[in-house]
Amino acid sequence: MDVVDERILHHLVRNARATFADIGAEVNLSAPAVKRRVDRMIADETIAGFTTIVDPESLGWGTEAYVQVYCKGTVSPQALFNTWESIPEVVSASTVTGQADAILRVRARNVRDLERALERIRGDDTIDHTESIIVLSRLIERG
Amino acid sequence: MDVVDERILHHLVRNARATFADIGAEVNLSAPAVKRRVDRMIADETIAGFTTIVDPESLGWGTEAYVQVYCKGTVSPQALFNTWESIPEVVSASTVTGQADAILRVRARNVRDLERALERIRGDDTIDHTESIIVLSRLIERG
DNA sequence: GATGAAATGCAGCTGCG
DNA sequence: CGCAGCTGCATTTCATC
Repeated sequence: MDVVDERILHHLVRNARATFADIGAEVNLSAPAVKRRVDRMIADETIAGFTTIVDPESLGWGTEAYVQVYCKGTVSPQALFNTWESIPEVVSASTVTGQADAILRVRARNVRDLERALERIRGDDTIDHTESIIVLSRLIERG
Repeated sequence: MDVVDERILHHLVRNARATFADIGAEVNLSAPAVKRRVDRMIADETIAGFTTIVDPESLGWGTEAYVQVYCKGTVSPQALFNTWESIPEVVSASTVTGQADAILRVRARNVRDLERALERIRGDDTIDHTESIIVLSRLIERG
């Protein structure tokens, strides 16, 4: 990982379908050299993958919320993971400091769908209660 | 937007660098047909772009936090956007329902860096105070 | 309107220096 | 790492349904 790798990453983050030749032109390297560095970063798991940014509204997923989860007694992160990984509406989940034990980001088609997802999120009986914060408008969205 | 477009999107989300021929093989379409549909979805802004998933740890960005922002009186989302868009640590920002006015997701190199970012986030004088929730471990992270 | 087939140009990939 | 060559994809054009 040097400064050239970082510049290559920067270009790939802006456009994952950029050609190695184009990236090479911007970092003063040949296409094969860029490919070898990218391959190494994939092997390193510095690059976790290439994905497409889809507008959720266009697919009818217009409702988003942050859900703070409060548990009873001791919490096993693994148990929480097992409960939530199968719920497609759960976009991200993290254990956190503070009063809550975890924060989830949830994306649903509508408020009804969100409600159903919340019921599944509360499925584990170690969960005491949840607190939902619905997103009104996205101001910034990066990476 | 039909079911074929959705299947193409699904493959592009899994791998943004997949070839049109490969995608076509999975949805029973020729490479040009896939390309035309993808081009249309880009024009539609259904596809907002292609990006690379980088492991933040590998680049030394190991600290993450959710920041709830509480404002004084009336809030202008545009003013908040103007204040935060230039802060690279701010990964996402949304106005929300509930007691707080906005929630930000912040990624920093370390706790010192996070503190500096928080000072900049509180830069707008319409902001009353902030409440930070530091992420302990990421359990789930999807698209 | 959408598609598939063919042709061209360009990108990816590998071996060698 | 760059260069050269071969393979294979992207892209355009054209004809068809």
